Amino acid sequence: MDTPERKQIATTSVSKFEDSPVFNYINNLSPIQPVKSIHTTQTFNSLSFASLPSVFTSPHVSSYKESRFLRRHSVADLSKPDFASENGNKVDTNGGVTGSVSQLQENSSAPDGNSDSLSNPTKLPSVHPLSTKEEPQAMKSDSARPDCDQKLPDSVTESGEDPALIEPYVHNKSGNGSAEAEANKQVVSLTEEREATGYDWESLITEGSDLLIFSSPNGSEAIRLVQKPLDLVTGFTSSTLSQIMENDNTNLSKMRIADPIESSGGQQEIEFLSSQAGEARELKDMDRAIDSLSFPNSSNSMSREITDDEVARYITDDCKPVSNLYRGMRRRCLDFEAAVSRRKNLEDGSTSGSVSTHPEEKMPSVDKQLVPYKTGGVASRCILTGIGLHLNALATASKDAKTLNQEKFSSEKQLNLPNSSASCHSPSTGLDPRLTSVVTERDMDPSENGVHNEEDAVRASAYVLAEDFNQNSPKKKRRRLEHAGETESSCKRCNCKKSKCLKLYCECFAAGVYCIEPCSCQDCFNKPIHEDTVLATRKQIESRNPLAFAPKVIRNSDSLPEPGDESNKTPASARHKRGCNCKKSSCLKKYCECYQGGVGCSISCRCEGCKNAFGRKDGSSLLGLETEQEEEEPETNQASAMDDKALHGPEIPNNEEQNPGSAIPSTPLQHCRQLVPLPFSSRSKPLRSSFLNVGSSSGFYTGNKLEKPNILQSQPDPGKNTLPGMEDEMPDILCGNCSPGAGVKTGSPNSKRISPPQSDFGLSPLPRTGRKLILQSIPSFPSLTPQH
DNA sequence: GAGTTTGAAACT
DNA sequence: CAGTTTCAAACTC
Repeated sequence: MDTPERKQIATTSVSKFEDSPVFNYINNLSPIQPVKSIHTTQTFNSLSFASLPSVFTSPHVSSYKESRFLRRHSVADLSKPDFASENGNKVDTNGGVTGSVSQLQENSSAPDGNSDSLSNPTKLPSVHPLSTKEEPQAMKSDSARPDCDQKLPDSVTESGEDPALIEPYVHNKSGNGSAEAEANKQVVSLTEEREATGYDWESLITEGSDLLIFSSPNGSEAIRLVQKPLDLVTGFTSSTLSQIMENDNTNLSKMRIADPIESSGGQQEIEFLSSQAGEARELKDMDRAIDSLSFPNSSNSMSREITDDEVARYITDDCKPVSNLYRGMRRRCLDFEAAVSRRKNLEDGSTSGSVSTHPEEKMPSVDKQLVPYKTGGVASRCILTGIGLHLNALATASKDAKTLNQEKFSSEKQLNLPNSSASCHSPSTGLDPRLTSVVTERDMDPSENGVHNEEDAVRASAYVLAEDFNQNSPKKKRRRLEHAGETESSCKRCNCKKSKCLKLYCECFAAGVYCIEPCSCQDCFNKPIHEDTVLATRKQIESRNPLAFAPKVIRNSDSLPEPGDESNKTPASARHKRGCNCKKSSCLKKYCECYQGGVGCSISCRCEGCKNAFGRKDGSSLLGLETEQEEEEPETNQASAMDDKALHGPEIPNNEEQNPGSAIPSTPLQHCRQLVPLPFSSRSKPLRSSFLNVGSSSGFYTGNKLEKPNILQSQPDPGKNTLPGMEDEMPDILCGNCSPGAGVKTGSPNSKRISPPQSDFGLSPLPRTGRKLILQSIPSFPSLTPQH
């Protein structure tokens, strides 16, 4: 019935919800709608405001503003009544879903073949007592999710891991494989165009918001929202956020999807969307998982107004299996950051008297400087915090539409598959939304004192969950990581045996992330459970070497020229922070950190017989300004003897440049690094808050200053010196935003040179900003791109 | 998968 | 600061 109309509407008025078509659409949906639209709008506003107070009460507010999606989204919502109606609908659905949480859990437990996931959770308790204690149920729910995803045919799930496989699968799946494939292509092209054009997130968001309206199938549900408590509001935001994110990624897809749910082809379309919005979905899932963990009971409060159909819809839309690995990665990264930031705050106590008691309160300061990881809830954390490389990757994603798209596709495809299959039946998905909302509130509301503990618990649980998910198929995970080498977030896995993962020997630790299941480490202390130990050790190491956790490779992204920026003067260069000391590898193997990081050797390097394909320390580095040139013929300029090597070099570098992440075949780190673009403009100001947030991921590292004169001579200690307080509290993070950039910028790049250019261009060109220095996190993990 | 090589990190 | 040892990744077989 509605389908045809809906479609028309969607297609015609996709861009603007304000258009009458939207209203028509709503009206079509349900007779109640007219009332709804009104109510909803108002309600929404009222609700939003109501919720806001809590949020804003805390200093977080600022952070929120900075925060990306959520904040913006919320704003958009407020401004747009139609939007609200839809949101309301979603919220309701969420609530309905939550209502059926128990069922979902059971379903999840169902043996669709994910018995492993279930078993893992059980295992977790022993491993992570905290998480288990706090919210065993929640964990179950989380675990259930994966199951839900897994419900899809085994082949599908597996394919999900491998993007390449996934795509085909998706196509096959959809009745109109070719049609969808085309649609995907279009979407991709669009996204790329956007990035190329310098699409702003905001614009994307707005578009997304528009789309959102269409996407929501049931206008009737909106009314329910009004009735629902404030909690829902928060949920709404989260849900909306997720939607927005999705929308951003897939405007076109949404157009199609607009009606999909009920239309016969709805599922296929849905899948398509999900694939595109994979990233957003993952975030959502994370949030949900967290919510479920932290507030399993919250669902009870929800009134079950949503019908089964609604739930089913919700599931189809939202329940997108996220690659477990991906999830885990983010979480661990985020968690780690959060912990660090938290810890720093506590330690620094000076900022706020009772840090430990009210961690969140302190957060604001941190958030402001860093990224508001907490503000946005888990999902937001992931993105904003960006702490880990992974996060950076996300940020990068925004910048690099291509990478993002790829990641999204891969990730989403995985997710979608499950959904597409009837498997989504499991209500488990339903739970998430609401939970998410709850979480959001929690995060948003700083007033809550107990938050810290809860957060910790959540973190632990999340960590556990991530591990659990990962455990499902370690092999698969590895595969993903490998394949995905692209996804930086894919985080690293270590194999430490004696360091307990508390030394820089440990890649995970060095990267600022907790070890996760895929790690083969022994006696590992780099886990949320041992947060204190980790932080203490970290601090100790930092005291020894402030730059210890700073990105080893510092990049200056040429790709984005800022008008008027000094960047023009400064050569784009990326180089290893400390330089390498290779003697036998000729800087042609991954033993060489410079090579591993995809950067050329610089003056700071003490290597012997340098043949670094990315740039030799001899002279190639000088060429650095023009990375491209160097890349093309780094060695040509230099000694002829090197030519042979150079030949090899060029090839590699080129690859990297083109696909930074891929450039270095085996190392995922590059991806991460690439992804990690920090927003430091020459002036050290982040182009956009969003970027900053993202950049924060590197935050850990970013905080550090560039020691090496070669690269950044400029300003010695910009970060720490300038902002001691900041440093203390959030040296890493803060520095990330401020110091690094400043340092880099300030440091007259010109003065020092940098060697070879890196492939940064291709890697992460920030669309808008001119040149940006990007700190590459060492970690090779796959990042956003993901990969997974 | 086991063993070797390598160079960073840690230690003295 | 230099030299040595330890460590884990990278690499090879």
